[in-house]
Amino acid sequence: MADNQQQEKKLYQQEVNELLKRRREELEHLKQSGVDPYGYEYDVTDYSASIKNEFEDDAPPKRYRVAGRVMSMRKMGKASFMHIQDQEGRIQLYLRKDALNETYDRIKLLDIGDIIGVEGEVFRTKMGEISIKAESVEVLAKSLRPLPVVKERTTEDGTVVRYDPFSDKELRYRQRYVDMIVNPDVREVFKKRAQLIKFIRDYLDDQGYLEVETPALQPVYGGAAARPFVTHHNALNLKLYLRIADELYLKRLIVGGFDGVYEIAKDFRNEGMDRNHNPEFTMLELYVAYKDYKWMMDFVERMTADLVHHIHSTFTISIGEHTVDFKPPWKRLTMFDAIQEYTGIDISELDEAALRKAAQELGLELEPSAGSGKIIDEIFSELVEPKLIQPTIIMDYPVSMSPLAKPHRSKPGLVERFEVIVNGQELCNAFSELNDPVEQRARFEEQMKLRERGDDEAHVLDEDYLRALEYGMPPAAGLGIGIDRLTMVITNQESIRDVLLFPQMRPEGK
RNA sequence: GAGGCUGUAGCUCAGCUGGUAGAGCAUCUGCCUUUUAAGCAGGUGGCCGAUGGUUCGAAUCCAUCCAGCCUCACCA
Repeated sequence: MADNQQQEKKLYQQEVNELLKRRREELEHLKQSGVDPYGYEYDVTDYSASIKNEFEDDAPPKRYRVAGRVMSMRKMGKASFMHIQDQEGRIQLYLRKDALNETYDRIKLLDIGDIIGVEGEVFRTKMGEISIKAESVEVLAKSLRPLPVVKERTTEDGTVVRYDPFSDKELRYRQRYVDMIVNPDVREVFKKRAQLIKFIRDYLDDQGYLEVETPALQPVYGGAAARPFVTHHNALNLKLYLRIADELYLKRLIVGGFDGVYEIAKDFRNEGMDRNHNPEFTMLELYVAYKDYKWMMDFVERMTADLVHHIHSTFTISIGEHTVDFKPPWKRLTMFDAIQEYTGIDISELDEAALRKAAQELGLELEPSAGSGKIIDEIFSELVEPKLIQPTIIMDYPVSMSPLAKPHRSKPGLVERFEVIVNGQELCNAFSELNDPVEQRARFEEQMKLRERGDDEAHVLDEDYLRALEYGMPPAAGLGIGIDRLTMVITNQESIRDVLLFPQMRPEGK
């Protein structure tokens, strides 16, 4: 009921708004003058930037057919200029009454935001701008809503100044389509994101790894410490969870005989949202049989460096205020050595009580329930991680933080796990996979105890996964890379929302 | 979850210690056949996020709510 009232109110306001009303009237005028304001097709043969690139002042003028959105208009009586925007950028149109005749009168009914198709010869204006002299103009889509008008001026040194940019973040995310029209840089980020994913896919395919798809709806969720989304399947009358990770399914495939598998897929975690977290996000996971985490370090270092070079043609890129060099080899430190280097304290021989004391002396506040693994993690992420700007491999983590990783072959209490830290943030997580089913069961049971004590992010015991391990899984190295965060690093964006086309928002309800 | 900031015309923003709203761009009407943040002249346009309260009087003060941003906490 209240919704209906709001709807009516909204419709009423819409009708009252003179800008919307006027455009609807123009739409009618167009129809009455015999023009279909929503065309069926247009044979686009040329694009703005290409036309400008191949223009030669002395050559005979060439004809082009372009289509795009009207972004600016300067009407001057019997002649007009406008810019249209296509996928490559903008190009100026020159429209004359004597060339277009009655079509020219219909230009009065065009607005910024309309999509048109234009054919004509290219020339350079007195002011020096390469432009198309329109010989025909077709309306392909009439725009009924006023677009934010962003005027641009190119200064003498070639920089583009933009006036009144469409900058309200909320509106930009909610109406990404408008954002993309008006802020062309946005499209560049998503092109780079696509290039990045394609590069990784090609890279892994070339190494002979198989891309697979595993269930997003899972009766038992696992592979990470997180709370899941819950849903229900009617036909099976079954509670299902949206996956929080692919890990346990991909390792079943290693058991099944694929020696290298990967998946690029959405994971879902029912947790808070901030500049680094969206409830759904894209994860790459890769598992390679007969390899260990040392091998994986070399692999991820090479792949990431090649990726950066592929996108930027250099290993050195700007991230925020920093310049980051991805050229291998990267610095490698054990977690204990990293803590010693950045805090001056050697924690390798400390027991839980001593660790707690050390952490408190470093100014950290700890939950009384925190065990030694948690304390170490706390020291690291508070005091070390933010200082690691250049790509750094941190290895050998406490076992309690990593229930799916294999025990370290020579350091008791640790596992063979590493993370890559860039710009103070985790970029990937990898380890030698635990393939001992007896120990895996014990680790799961530890997690279940945590769960009973109220840790609702502890791992859930997966009986079928244990059964798979009991058949025997070869030693394997596994890797997880958050594609969104990788994109943030590569495109120099500070919020995950800027690398997601449609980030999660609360409903508008206006 | 805690604190801070923000919400005024389609867009970007002004509105001091309360007296029922203003600019630029967009839009409308004229004039203008190489303009470019086109120009000149004149207009239209607002339930000041929502709901209550204080007051003779609220965009302005107070409370609650909604939405967004930032910081912290939680979290990979």
